[in-house]
Amino acid sequence: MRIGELSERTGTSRRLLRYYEEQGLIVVERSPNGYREYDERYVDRVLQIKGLLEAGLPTRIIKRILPCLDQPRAIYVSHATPETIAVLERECDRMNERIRFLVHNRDSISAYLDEVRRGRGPDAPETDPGSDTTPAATSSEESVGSRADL
Amino acid sequence: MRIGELSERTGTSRRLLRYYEEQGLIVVERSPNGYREYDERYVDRVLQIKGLLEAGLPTRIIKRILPCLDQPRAIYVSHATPETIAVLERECDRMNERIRFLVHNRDSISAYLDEVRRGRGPDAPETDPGSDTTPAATSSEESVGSRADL
DNA sequence: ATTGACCCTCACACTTATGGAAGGGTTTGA
DNA sequence: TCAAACCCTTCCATAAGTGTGAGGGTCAAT
Repeated sequence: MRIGELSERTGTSRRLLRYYEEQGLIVVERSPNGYREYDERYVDRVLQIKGLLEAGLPTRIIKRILPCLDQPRAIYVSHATPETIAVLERECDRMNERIRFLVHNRDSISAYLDEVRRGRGPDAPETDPGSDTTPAATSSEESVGSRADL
Repeated sequence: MRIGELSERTGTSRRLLRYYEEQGLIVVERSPNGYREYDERYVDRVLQIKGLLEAGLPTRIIKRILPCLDQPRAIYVSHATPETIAVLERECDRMNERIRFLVHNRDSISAYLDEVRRGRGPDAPETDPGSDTTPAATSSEESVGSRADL
């Protein structure tokens, strides 16, 4: 498939697909006319990259991590230099920290939301579990920080 | 305390402390001479901000989330507009996704590392659990991508 | 009274992940 | 054959988080 289709199937802009390639995250074949030609596997690969970026890893690290995430893994074992392994170990630690922190703060926010919902009772306006519509940002965007100070 | 001490105690550059203030994440008193004057609570607050940034949240969101993370929480309940609550709910969802993804990928990397370690046997060079020294980046920084392509 | 260690603001610069437009090919379909 | 819809590269732009330096105060100790 060409870049447009991959873009649609992964929800990633063409621009970014080219960027990922430029960063060495993916290596893409070219048709004789110079067009990029992707096969099915790139759909997953791109989604994986997107996810890792979402998770806060920089492309530089993703580039190193990706080859270790392939399915028939044992084959690649020998490709890692001790230095890459060290990088991976450090990154694993960082991910663990990240996870701990994320969980902790998610719990805090969750608890807060629970309280708000309970405090307001069932007359709360948007407490409709099951509707996940992202309400268009209203006008009062900046009027929230009434007591956001320490 | 002044900015230098807070900087040392939180491992955050002075520049960043000023930046957090500029972004409205913290509100800081000034001494008569114009110096910023922080009290103890800022240590935790700054660490929290750092953590949330680490976790990938932008300051704009952190600004909203922070007041909900205070200890005597119930007091602040009424400060949240329905719109802020919606933001929080969405952010909570995103955090959950992030966590899932992070856990999944950490497990993959973990599994990979295990395999590498087992595959290489006990003669592996740097498999010294307990030493967490970050080895100074060696020269072969870019020579890793031997087979990082799809 | 001067030095050195702080602090201040302002401002420019860099990186990363993105968006976007310019200028120019290719393919496809009417 | 002409237009629409793709594709290409190159370059410029932006936001966020940071670093760094200039130019200039404050203050404590010598």
